Amino acid sequence: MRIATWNVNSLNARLPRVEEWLDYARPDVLCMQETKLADAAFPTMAFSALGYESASHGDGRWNGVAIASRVGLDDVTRGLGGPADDQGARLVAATCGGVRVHSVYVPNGREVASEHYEAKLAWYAELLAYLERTYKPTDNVAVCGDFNVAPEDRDVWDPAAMVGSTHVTAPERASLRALEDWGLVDSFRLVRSEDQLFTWWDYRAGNFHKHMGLRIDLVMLSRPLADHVTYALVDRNARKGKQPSDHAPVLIDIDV
DNA sequence: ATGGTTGCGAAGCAA
Repeated sequence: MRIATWNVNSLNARLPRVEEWLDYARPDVLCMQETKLADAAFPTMAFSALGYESASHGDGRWNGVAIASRVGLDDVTRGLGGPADDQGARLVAATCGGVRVHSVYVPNGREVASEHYEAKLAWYAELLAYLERTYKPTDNVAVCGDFNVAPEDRDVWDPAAMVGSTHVTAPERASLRALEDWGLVDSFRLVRSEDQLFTWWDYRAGNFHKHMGLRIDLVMLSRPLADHVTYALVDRNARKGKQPSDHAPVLIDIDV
């Protein structure tokens, strides 16, 4: 199975790029974030024309997540089922090719110690509780998306410049580690150990070309899936050219 | 350098 995740930063603005990317990367499953579309506006036909079923969870202007699959898409659920769902449409799940797939868009947090930062940590806590009550770590579970946390300093363009900023604080990294302690694996790192492999670059100031970015988009896999990862890639080409998202897609191959 | 850019929607907010 080839599974991918991509924060598209408006599916309406990005649909041509997404169609082009599906055409050549041919993932079995693509998780998208920041679709910024209500479910009624989701371009279902554009995906079906390429052979993909799709599921969307969005309420319009901000946030919004979706899954496209060409290996089946069943038993769609939306949200965490708790108070953190007040923070917007940030999770959609479906069963695709024998894997329980989740597309997640973790809150940004804005400023450390702000109410938004505290809400981000609460969202993580509810995600963990959701996993604990819904699955066993031995199930085929994939949680893919924009986690808005760089797991380690090697995932940051300049760790010294980022000290005290969101995305790298100890509580945020501990939230991610708690998911790992439950049983999810940052699959990219199973096959890519190099420093400075980023998935997001600020639009401003030419940060992409200056290699000033963060690795915050992850494919987290339960152990039964992680044990069969064969390949991983950040497709930087998708961050280039005309009207790119500020995120690049991450692609993982699993021999299942 | 408290800058810079993009998307949405039509001014300012979020990222």
